[in-house]
Amino acid sequence: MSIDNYDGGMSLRIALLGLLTVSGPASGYDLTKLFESSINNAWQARHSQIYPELNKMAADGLITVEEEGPRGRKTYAITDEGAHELRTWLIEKGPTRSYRSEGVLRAFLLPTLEPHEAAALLRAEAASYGVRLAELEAIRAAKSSWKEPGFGHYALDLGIRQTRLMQDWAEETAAEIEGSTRS
Amino acid sequence: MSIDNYDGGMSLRIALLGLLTVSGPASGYDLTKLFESSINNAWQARHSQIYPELNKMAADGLITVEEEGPRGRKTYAITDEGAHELRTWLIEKGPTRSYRSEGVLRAFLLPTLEPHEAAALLRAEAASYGVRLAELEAIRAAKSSWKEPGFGHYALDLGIRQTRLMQDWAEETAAEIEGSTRS
DNA sequence: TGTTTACGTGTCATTTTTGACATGTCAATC
DNA sequence: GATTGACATGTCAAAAATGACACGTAAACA
Repeated sequence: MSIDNYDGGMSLRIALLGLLTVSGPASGYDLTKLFESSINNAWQARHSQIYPELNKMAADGLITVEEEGPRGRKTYAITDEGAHELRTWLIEKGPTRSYRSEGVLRAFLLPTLEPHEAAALLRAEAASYGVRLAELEAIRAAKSSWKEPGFGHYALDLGIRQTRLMQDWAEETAAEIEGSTRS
Repeated sequence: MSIDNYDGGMSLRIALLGLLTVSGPASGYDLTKLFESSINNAWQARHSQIYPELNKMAADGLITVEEEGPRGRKTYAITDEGAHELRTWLIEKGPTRSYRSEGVLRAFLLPTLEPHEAAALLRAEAASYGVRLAELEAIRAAKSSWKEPGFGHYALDLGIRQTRLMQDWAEETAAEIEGSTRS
């Protein structure tokens, strides 16, 4: 049930196992916040998806309720089986990477507009990526206090690169469109 | 029902309207193939999602069955209302761009492995992005025969940039990990 | 003529994701 | 002492997406 069948899905489960590995034991509430402040860049999940998943994972033996706290708080810890599951997924999963980007979809649809409209949209897009980029760089500057030092570093670096790429692309494409229009 | 509420969702509908705009009238079958060969880079949809959506869109007046052909084939054409919907979405939708990337998720989880394992994985990843990059560049070289010349050009360019970025990132990160391990 | 392949449309069960609703506790501030 | 806000967990309906099943037609080729 858990050892095979790694195609499609599983991502939420794996992400949670990863967070538990690096942050140590945590509650659903903690994990929801952690999700938002770290991995959110690449994957989103609300508490309404996280809580049921944690219960299923506990039922499957991948995590355990290590401690029950004040407000019905349940602190989960990863089990050996859970750690093994994460490891296996990382190492054995094939090269298919699910990917969805509304930004790229928009890029695709842009030529359905008038050139001047498309260019204006791209300028706005570039500005918005600029803001995002500043935020990410602020996070990088403030980085600290992870159980495993430097954790999230690689992903953050990748996120910054990707955001910068989008900004550059939007700017350059706007310029290209404006240039070919003016002729 | 159709003019407001552009938050979350809608993407499939918009993508189909875009494809109908640039390719001219097409059947569900055509659109499925078109999806795979163009926009697939940024968004995926199977025929089992596309066919029902086309029926709903026709019911909403965004597209019409322009012609019925041989094998029960239904050729759809975009209506003025549909064109307006696409345009409005592109211009008025806020800056929230849904984004999901299993590749970045993996990047995040990488530090849970031993350095040498992570590095090896990254090398494999880089190689796989190299293959993908070659494919995309072959497509760019072969580009032709769109109703609107240059259509898909911007998105393809963006796709190539992103793939190259992933390749570079994987390679550089592998080198970084190997470097800091050796000390 | 027979068989395979591409064409072509659909449904259905299941999983994943979203957004709203629901409920209650503990700590700090006023 | 009362109110507010962060803490904390859940459920549920609906939408989006996946993968399998199901059916049938036209054309190519052997």
